Amino acid sequence: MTIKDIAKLSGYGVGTVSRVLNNHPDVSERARKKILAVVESQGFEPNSNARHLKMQAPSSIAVLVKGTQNMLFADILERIQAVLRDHEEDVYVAYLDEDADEVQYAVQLQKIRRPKGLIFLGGDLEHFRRSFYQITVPCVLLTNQAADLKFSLLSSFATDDTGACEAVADFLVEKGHRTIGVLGGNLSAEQISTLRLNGIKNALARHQIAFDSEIQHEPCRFSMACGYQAAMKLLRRMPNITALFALGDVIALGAMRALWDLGLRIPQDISIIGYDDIASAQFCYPRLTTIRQDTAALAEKGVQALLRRLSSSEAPVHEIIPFQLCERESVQPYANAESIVKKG
Amino acid sequence: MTIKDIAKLSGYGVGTVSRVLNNHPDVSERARKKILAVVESQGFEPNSNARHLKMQAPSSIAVLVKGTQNMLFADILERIQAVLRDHEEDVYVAYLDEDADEVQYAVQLQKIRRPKGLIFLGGDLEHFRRSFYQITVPCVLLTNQAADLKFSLLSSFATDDTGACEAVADFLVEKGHRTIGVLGGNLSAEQISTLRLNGIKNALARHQIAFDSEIQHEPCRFSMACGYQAAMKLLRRMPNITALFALGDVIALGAMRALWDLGLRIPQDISIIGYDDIASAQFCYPRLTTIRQDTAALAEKGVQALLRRLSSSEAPVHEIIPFQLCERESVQPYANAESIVKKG
DNA sequence: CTGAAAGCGCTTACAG
DNA sequence: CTGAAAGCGCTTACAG
Repeated sequence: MTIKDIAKLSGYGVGTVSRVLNNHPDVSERARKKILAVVESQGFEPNSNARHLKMQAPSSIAVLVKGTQNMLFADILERIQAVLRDHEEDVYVAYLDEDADEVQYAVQLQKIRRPKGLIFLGGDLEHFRRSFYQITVPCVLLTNQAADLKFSLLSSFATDDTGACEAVADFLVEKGHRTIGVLGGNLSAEQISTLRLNGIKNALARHQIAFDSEIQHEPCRFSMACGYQAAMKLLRRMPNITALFALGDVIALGAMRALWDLGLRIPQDISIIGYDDIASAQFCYPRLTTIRQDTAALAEKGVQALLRRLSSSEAPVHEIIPFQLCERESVQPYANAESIVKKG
Repeated sequence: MTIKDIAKLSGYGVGTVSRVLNNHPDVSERARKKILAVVESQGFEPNSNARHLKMQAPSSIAVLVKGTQNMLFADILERIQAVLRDHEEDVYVAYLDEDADEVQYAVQLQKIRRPKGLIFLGGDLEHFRRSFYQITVPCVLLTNQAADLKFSLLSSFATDDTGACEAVADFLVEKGHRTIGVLGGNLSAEQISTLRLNGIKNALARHQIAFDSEIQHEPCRFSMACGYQAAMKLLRRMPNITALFALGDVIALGAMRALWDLGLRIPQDISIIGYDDIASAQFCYPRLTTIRQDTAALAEKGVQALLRRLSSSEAPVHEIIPFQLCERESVQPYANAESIVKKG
């Protein structure tokens, strides 16, 4: 069943059929009705290969997701798909390893699938710096701030990582914590780790609290298993920690398990705070205090920006999305003898 | 950059270039080398629209995933993608709502994207019964058993749901539990719920233990929030339950939270057992005893079957994948006065 | 408002 | 082993 068949069946030429199919204006109401009826009755769908070949117009929007098990990205992706579906855009999703070079992958993808735009869910700025110049279609990076890179084809939307981490540190200090351990972040998320760590350091410095990242920070990948091991390692090295800050909720979840196994009660013996606010954060025991990233805003603004960029080639936009500190049950005020003395 | 440019640059005709690109045999080594060199130097990738249009050969394999937040499916999908990538197959992934009609969707998808094969991650047999006859390419249904449907284009690989649930019931009975509550399953997963519930009923009947599904079973969707509410509801209705069986780990996780909130200790006051063995099962507190579905086998066998079916049109295959009961910390033996009396 | 025709970039018999 | 040519199913100026 091709457009030719429809033409024959409807008594019109292929040109007219094509015009009807593409909602072009210059068609008589009569022709439109007749042709649509035939199309309907035959259940005809135009061949997208032929269409795209002719139109030279690339078809879909590709989404590159870094990490299959990342619940935060799953949330965002869900929204992205919904919004894109509303706009009748075709979406192509590819999952990459947490450590993969997403930009290299995008360069390949661009040649093979010729998407008209790309959305990166997570990314390493180093990769962008190195290879993004090879990309020729509008892109949006979600979850990382790319303003500094100044690529004319790259917009970005990210949570205020530094601010959020300052808020966490302030919050913990306010609760009386002075010896804080940090879990997570690694080479594959260079920038995120750095921004978040900086936020912590800034706030702590402001409170004149020392923080030696060499010993108080244990990097790890974003998974429960890694969070578990990292927590074990960190606590062995520094048993006097009173509060843990995990740079991702999955890390926090793994760490909480480690704390249980060490016989530490949360939050009586040690407090813990996460980052992301994935679904589990509300159902684990105790409920996890965490930083909520606004996944809906990230997804929607990202898609809108890409769509706008696609129709009118305006300048790239970079936006910081506000975070929210969700106070739940995993943090408790702390006051030991020493700090009481100091206060007095 | 088209094949014509490559032809010009290499001094050969487009036919020869095409043959080289497609690894056809009848090309001189000289031509192959020369052309490949030019292709390489130009970073040329053939236009897939043109290629597919001409070849009339459908391009990709589509995977339809029911439920975005389903961790079990995320695991399986990850393997599917890996295997398909090894076979250099192009994958198209679409996420559907847990309650969506995946077969209707597939019928549309088939017209629009013309995939050469489909993999369903989860599905409702009712939908298949109703609309699968409209599907014209080989398909594999994962996680549900479709042998009874006898569609010549549909293979299926599923865990032995009934057997697994019998095993769970046996296990709980053996531990002394007599009053068991069941959580999960709904209309959108008609068959799975039925099979699993049957397994439970069979085993319980064998042990001569009454089970009134009207009051001992609370259906719910596969999410923590729903598991939480379902557990609350069930326990209000039947406070004397000594063991809960959740038909999905996410449901179990939500239910565990409900138990905590009700002041019930796990497993001292009440035991709980899950289904799937997602990552969280090993990190929650207490660690969740659960049925492990063999996601790797499901994914690999499914893909292999599809690939085989694509190259040689053999008969569909239906296979039951073995399960495994992972005993962890959430179940404890139970013995109340009554049951001790009875035994004596 | 409509039809005939060119052409998008490829693959593949068909000759040679 | 290689080239010239037809044709995959569509869209879009170009005439009318």
